[in-house]
Amino acid sequence: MTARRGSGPTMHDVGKLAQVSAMTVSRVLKDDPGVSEATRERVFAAVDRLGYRRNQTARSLRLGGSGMIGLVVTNLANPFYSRLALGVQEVATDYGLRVLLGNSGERADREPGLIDGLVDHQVEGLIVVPAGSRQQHLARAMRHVPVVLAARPPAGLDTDCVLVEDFHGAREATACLLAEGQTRIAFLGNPPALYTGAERLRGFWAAHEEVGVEPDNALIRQGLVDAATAERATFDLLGLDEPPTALFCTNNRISQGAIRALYKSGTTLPVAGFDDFDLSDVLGLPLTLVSYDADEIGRQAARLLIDRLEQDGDAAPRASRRVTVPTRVVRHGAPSADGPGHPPTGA
Amino acid sequence: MTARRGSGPTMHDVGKLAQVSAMTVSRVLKDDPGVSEATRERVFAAVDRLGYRRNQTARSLRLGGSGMIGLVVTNLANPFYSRLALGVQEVATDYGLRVLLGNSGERADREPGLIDGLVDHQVEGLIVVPAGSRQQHLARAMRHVPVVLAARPPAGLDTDCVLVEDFHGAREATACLLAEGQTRIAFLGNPPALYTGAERLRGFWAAHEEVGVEPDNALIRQGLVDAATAERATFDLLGLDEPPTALFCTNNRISQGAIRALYKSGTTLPVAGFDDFDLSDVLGLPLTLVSYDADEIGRQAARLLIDRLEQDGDAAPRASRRVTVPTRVVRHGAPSADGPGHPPTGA
DNA sequence: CTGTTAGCGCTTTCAT
DNA sequence: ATGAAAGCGCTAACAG
Repeated sequence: MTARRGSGPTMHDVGKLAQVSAMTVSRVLKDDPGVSEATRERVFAAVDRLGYRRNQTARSLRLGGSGMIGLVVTNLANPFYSRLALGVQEVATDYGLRVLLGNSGERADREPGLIDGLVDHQVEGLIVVPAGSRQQHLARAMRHVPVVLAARPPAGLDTDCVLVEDFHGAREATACLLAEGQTRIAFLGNPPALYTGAERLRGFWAAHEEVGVEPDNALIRQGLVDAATAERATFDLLGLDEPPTALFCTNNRISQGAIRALYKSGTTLPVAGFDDFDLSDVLGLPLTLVSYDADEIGRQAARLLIDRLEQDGDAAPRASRRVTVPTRVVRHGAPSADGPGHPPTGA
Repeated sequence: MTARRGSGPTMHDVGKLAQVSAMTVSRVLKDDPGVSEATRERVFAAVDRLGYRRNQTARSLRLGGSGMIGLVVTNLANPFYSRLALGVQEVATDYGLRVLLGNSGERADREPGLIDGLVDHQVEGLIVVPAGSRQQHLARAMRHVPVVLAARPPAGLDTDCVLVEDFHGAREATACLLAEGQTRIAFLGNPPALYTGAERLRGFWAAHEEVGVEPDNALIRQGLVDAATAERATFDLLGLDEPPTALFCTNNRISQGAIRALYKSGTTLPVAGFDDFDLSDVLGLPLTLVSYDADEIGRQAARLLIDRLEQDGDAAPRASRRVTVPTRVVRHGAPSADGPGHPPTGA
């Protein structure tokens, strides 16, 4: 609630200048065929002279659609979510929709207020990366507009969502380490209450079971929330009597913390992790990363949402859909292995 | 323009259920003191039962303020701009304003349409990272709402802006290299048409002049647009008969491309550059980075804008202001120099 | 304490 | 080819 502007010229003003009614101005601006050429020109001239712009708020009220969708992410500072936002933006733009942005800052308690606010602003739909496990407020929002979840699944809600192959990706990356003969792999994970944390641990575990290796519980650290906590946990692991011989990290920030710890302690260990990141290829570290297209999550989410908007009136509401974005394992070697070579050879 | 919803219950509906007029509902929702407790309760009950939410579009029309500001960045995929967006978001939220997001994708030709669209949506103000040097459309937008520029200055426009110390930062980082005795420093720059490109080159040059070293024009490469072009330019420089002995890069993506080229060619060279980035401290490269708080640019821009909104009605429009966000040089050594040591010692 | 009237800027419908 | 009236959902201003 801030200041208000004098708002500027209205259709009426334009009409007065062009010596027609507001209605005719409306017709001209809508490209209605039934307007004489002379009138058109006068109207356009007046529009130009006044710098007139159609008031979308008034149109929304009259037409019943705001032309906006809401996007709520947990942390715009994480490249993962800003890419996701970019993907949403891209598809939304293609459909003439604007994006009203919300950032929960991983604070689940702020999410309901944010979402209610977006609903109040008449967004036609919502794309949400839910910050917590309580999703009651999402059910509330769904009474008003379609909601699509991104990166994390619905909990007790029947709605569309877009996920990455958390389980599969974690299993595959872990399997790579195991295939190299690693048997003491530490697990550095985000809070298991988060779906991604749980799934990725499951994948880590499954890979072990498949080759008959028992994960050592002493090497499993969960609840890491950022690079700093991951760095400390890594130092802790390195100090054990029986330290790990490799690391698995469940997201980009954790990988970065672990890598920093290794660097500072002058240790080199194979590291596997979820999420690729800038310069992962030039660290000179044996790195196995689960990579995927974060933009694509946003694009798919936007498509699901727009699908819902377009089938809006239908009597039979379509069943909710779950789309999965594929992951792929990317490997970077230590410099000795496949390191610096000829320029054009680079991956 | 997509589907429209049936919109849901109105104040009238709520009133009917609570057996009062819409006006009374409005009063209750506004916390107007003059309403009996009994009525309040009935209204709240009805609101709850219907899942009623106040239609902000209608309010905006009536009250004359949309409660939204527009933000247009050039590339949300660049952490720099997503942090900027985060800063804007933060301050906007504090003032009860929502952020309507636009991404020009560095395509200057898309910017006018984006901005007109935001103006149509009745944003109360705009924060723009201008993509090109033509800013006519910004002047147009300024007829409707206050505009604050971020990261790049106005060109022939009288408006507030927030900049980083481009010149100063570049000069200081370059001076660091020169102080180490480097005399053949290559310059890897973005297009000089961009303000930041020009300013940073100016700083680079000034630092040379100050110590009486003549920059070698053969080592100056401009017009680099991403990591890939920077990588190629770096290979090119390394292949010269008289190659550079150090590199200066004008932004994060260029630094990354240069670093990739060095890595692939197995060369180690001191690198200086604008913008800090993740893991810059663990590359084991002598790195001199101009670091600054990208969030702060967004926050300051939002504050300038909100200031304008609040002094809105004033007869005497305040003079336009230019805020500068400070930079600071961060240095990382090669591992041999100050590298891996004890954990708690890390910067 | 509560209701009625009017109108924010626009567009749909019906006249002319 | 153009205009007048009505109303989208809400609230300020005025009754009562």
